[in-house]
Amino acid sequence: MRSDARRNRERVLASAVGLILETGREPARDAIAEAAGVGIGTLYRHFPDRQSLLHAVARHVLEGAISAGESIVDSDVGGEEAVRCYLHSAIDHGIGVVNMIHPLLDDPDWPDLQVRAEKLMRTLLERVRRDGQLRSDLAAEDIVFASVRFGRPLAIGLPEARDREVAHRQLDSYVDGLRAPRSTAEGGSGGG
Amino acid sequence: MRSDARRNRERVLASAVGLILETGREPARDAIAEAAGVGIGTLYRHFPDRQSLLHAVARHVLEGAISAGESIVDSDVGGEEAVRCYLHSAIDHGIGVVNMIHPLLDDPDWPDLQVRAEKLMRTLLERVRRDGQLRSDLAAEDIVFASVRFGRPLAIGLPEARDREVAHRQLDSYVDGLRAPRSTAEGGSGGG
Amino acid sequence: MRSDARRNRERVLASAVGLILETGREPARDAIAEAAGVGIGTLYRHFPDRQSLLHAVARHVLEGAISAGESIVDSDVGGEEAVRCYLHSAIDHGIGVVNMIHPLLDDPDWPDLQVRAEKLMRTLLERVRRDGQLRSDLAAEDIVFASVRFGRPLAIGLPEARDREVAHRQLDSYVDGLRAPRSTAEGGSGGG
Amino acid sequence: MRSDARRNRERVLASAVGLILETGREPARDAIAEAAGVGIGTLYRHFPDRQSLLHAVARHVLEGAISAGESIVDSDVGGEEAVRCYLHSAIDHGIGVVNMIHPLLDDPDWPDLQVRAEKLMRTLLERVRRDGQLRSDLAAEDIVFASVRFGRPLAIGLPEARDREVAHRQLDSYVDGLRAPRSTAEGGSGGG
DNA sequence: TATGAATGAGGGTTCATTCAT
DNA sequence: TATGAATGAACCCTCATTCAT
Repeated sequence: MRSDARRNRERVLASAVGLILETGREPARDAIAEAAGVGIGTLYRHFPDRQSLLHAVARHVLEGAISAGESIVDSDVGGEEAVRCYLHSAIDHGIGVVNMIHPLLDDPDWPDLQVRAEKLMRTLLERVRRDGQLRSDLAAEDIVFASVRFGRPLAIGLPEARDREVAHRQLDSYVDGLRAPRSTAEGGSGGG
Repeated sequence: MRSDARRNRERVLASAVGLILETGREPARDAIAEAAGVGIGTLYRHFPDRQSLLHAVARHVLEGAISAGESIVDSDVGGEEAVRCYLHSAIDHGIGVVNMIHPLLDDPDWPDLQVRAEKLMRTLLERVRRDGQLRSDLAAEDIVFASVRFGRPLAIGLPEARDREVAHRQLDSYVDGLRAPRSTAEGGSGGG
Repeated sequence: MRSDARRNRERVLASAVGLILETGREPARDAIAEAAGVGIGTLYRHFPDRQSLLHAVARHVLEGAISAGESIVDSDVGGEEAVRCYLHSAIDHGIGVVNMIHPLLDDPDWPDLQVRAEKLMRTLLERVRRDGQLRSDLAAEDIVFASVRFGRPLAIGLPEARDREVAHRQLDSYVDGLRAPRSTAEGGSGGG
Repeated sequence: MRSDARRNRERVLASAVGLILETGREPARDAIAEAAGVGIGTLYRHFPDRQSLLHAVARHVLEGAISAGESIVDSDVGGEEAVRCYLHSAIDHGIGVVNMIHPLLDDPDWPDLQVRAEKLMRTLLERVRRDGQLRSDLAAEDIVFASVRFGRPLAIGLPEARDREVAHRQLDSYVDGLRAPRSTAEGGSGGG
């Protein structure tokens, strides 16, 4: 029954991510279990308390996003494109859920992912500096915080597809705005 | 006793906005009442059901944001600056709360504010087109959705001041990215 | 509504004691609330968590038993009769419930009752020694542990009235056995 | 594989008795299985429903207690000593568990043990009457109910060894109290 | 046969809302 | 009108029992 258990675990995680992103809220346990097609007891066997489910959900999406990011940097695209692709990919992997999980991951306890994430960010920033397309003062948090900002549903009643479209469009403008500033002759920085 | 009632109403609204932005969630009714220093019964006297409190909260922040926007366009600044200032101002007025209110304001029922909001957006877009600094295809939703996107706390455990700082910084990049595209000689748009 | 609240509190306590003694178990919260004729929410308003209800129940019966004991010693009966009456009275006051409450009163937090209980025991033991009817080495725990031992229903299916009768009968034999030993000429084997 | 099965059955029974006496409660099935070192499925194979496990546990301790009692009467000690020894022995055999099993053994279904128990009680009472040390109106229930009363842990947080010591001490006083009453000249009022 | 995963009924607790004072 | 007690639906979680391996 190991394989069944594995499949159930996967289904619960997928359902949890889906429901969080659909509803913009942390869903009721019963709803997750029902969406996964398992009993509530099964959910609790795999994730014995609130924290462990939320941790697993967060790991799940982070792992997906980081893996995608690693592929992107492996393909040796330019700095701007790498950052842009990573962010689009991360929100498609559901990275916005980490923004909707309370209390937030107090005890992350995932040194492996942290190491991979830090390496990924370092690589992205090196690429950015090498290629000179984006601001040279770009920092890791400009990427990380953007992923959680744009990955989260607006929750103002847009249908999911529309919400996703808006997110990607806004994200593109954001990344456009990270470009190295034009010479002043070309026109003004604006600023806050 | 009318003035007492008015004050209680104001306090409840202010507490609701404050708690929503502090916690990143729709707070419990008791918590709102307690933060306002009134009894739960008083809260329900002023806002007899869920919708009416949420509506009032939304009106409260929208009114502030729109009024501020009207002042901005009155001062006849350039299109880019007007959009940028409006957005910074809107998030400071707490416009992000409309993103955290569930279910979203199904029945807006505020024709006055809609009229003012539409007029404000029209004016901003005209200004943008007149001045030519931002994309000419800029639409009202590029502004409206940005205000709710950036107005909402990230809810990843940042202290409130830090969260606000991040929001303004991200917003600036977003507005930078709304500028009219450079000539291709200067280097590509990227795209998503 | 203070008086209503008070009455509800009393009713919940009485129902809890009654159900514990009837069923020999810690009853479900709904059952207590229903027996008290209040909603489950009311029960939780008065006793916000498991401990606080159990504490209150224990206090309730201890207070009754101690008060009765104080009256008994005030009436200046002989040592043996005082001990015997106290024990019969304590089990009628439901002192057996303290034996059925888990986890037991980890944090008693009732210095007032402890002081009264200790004084009562001291008085009883002085009376016993003064009158010479019971063993001179009688200790407080011989009384205290007896009250909880005999106060608890046997839980072997006896009807409540029968159970109570058995308890009183067994208790009488126990107290008889606490008498000062007969001279060896008269017999008596002692030890187990 | 028969011997394995037998050993598992024994282990489950022993664990059940041990846990009941340690905790003063009917333990969770998983806890019994774990303490026995078997899977929950194995427990249910041997004891397919609640009743059958509880029956088996009860039989287990009753059989031990009755056998011990039979040895005691075989050794032809006096009536008082026989009763006293039987009771001490019964509580050491764990007879108190029958007091903690709910719902109590509605359908005893153990005619063999009943026959042996009745014969044992008859013999004890005959011995008592023959020797004249204990009350001549002593009844079987004075013995049976005492065994379950004193065999049960007090459950007020005493360590197990201490609890057992208290039980034996209280039992001794109880048996002392079953002695034939003194002549009135010597004192003693009896009744409560 | 032994195992442990799956199930879901039921008990525990919270909280939005109503209502008596 | 202000208050906070009362209510019960809904959510959280445990655990007795079943079932697939």
